Amino acid sequence: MILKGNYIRDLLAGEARSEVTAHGWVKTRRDSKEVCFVQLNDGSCPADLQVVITPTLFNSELIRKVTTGACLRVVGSLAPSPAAGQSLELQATQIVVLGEADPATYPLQKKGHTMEFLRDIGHLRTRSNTFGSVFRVRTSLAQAIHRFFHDQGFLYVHTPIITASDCEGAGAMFGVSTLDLMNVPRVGDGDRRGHVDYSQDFFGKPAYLTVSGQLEAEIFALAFTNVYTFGPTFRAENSNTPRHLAEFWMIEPEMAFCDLQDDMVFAEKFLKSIIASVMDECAADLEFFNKRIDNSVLQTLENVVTSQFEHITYTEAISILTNSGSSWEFPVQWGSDLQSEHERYLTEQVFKKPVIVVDYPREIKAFYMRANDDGKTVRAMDVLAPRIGEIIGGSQREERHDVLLERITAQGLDPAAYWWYLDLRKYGSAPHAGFGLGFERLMLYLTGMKNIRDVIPFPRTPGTAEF
RNA sequence: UCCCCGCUAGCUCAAUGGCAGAGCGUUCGGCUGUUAACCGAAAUGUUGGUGGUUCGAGUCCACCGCGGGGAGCCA
Repeated sequence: MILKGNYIRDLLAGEARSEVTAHGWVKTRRDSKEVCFVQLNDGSCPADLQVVITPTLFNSELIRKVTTGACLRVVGSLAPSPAAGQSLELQATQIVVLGEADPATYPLQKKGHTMEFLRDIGHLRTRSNTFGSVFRVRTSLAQAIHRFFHDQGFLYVHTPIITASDCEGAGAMFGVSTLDLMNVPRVGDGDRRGHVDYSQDFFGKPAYLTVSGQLEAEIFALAFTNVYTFGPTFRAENSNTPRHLAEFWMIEPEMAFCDLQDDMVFAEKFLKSIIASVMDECAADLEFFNKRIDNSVLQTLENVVTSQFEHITYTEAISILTNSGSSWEFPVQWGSDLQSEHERYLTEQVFKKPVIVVDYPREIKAFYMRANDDGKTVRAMDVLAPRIGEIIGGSQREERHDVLLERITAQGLDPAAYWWYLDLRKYGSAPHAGFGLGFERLMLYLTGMKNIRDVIPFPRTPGTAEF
């Protein structure tokens, strides 16, 4: 196997020396009269290792098999390269073709492909430059997130993926069942045959894939003070947009002794820290995105790290939009949620940086958000980013038992279903707050990629679960 | 789910209702320490599917499928 020190990344960063071994897949090959040049990539960095082969030193049948897409092991000496483009190159003395790739049918060519085509070959797109960079950034970002929370003393809580509480209220859920779909047991029989008899199902009641770990994270926050979850979440919405997935990863910190102000400040600090971390660790990959995908990415990230996020209240946002002189497809009025066009106007036209909007009308937000004293708004905040819209949604949670109970009832929900959530307010309640961050949305922001299906290894969307 | 656009060679795209085309890739040849190399030649098609209109359909119509953009739902 390859260990640290032997990746192509390490070879290229090191010194010239004899007897090195490199493994990887052939990106391209250029033939010259006396030598042929092979670009070898092992996924460790955007750069390829240039392998120089003198064909006369090798069996011609072997050389014929060194084609785009083939997998090689090459032994040789790592030497200064006489030509521009790379400082070191591998002069091959030994070549093993570990896996051939028939060039007549291998779908990846040197020149660019569309993201749509690459998505159709999800098992091979990982070998393209773009997806190499995407997934290196993804792992770096995930690590930066864990590191940030760990450094802040947060407990990493693994909230359940299967949940039997359908009270999360964040959208349509995927059912989880072991019942025979061809012969579903029902309550009663004959003419009285009623609803599905879930008492016979695996968990003895309806179960679902989670849409959020927040409520469970609150349990932990009210014992460990600061906690976070980072895991897959699921939405069975029929959403067909470049910003939605049926399976996506979400980061949800939950902090006790924290109000909305603390929550906002922390969210901003968090975003800046992890972005700076990726900029440091994946500089070459971000250069690639800036050059090939979106030439404003580096500028935007620099801007986010160094600027202060704008803070406005929902009421102020409405006022800005009303007085903008723009005509809106969706009318702007106090009490309606901000539409995509409104969010984009605020982030892209007015402030040209991330904007945090707070104190939304109670009616358009979830029951668990803490009521403000004005009786009209709740302590909610959304972090809006240019180009991709809402990237973080958070709030201070309602910690007062009587107020929460009233809100649950007012929204037509069954308090019995929330018994343990209410219990947390009954025994040692504490002010607390948190937020949710869509991991793939953040990936879009960092990479400049346009479609969320291209920043997750294996996208799940309505009608599609190949690979 | 709604609105709009698209589907032609492996890929990206041309083709007035009238002979199916180009570039890239591939193969072959040439040139060259090359850098998403260069020059020449060749091969490559059930025009997404099913119907329909027409003397004639890649082109027009209907339905279906898939993809893209926008919207809604949201992260």
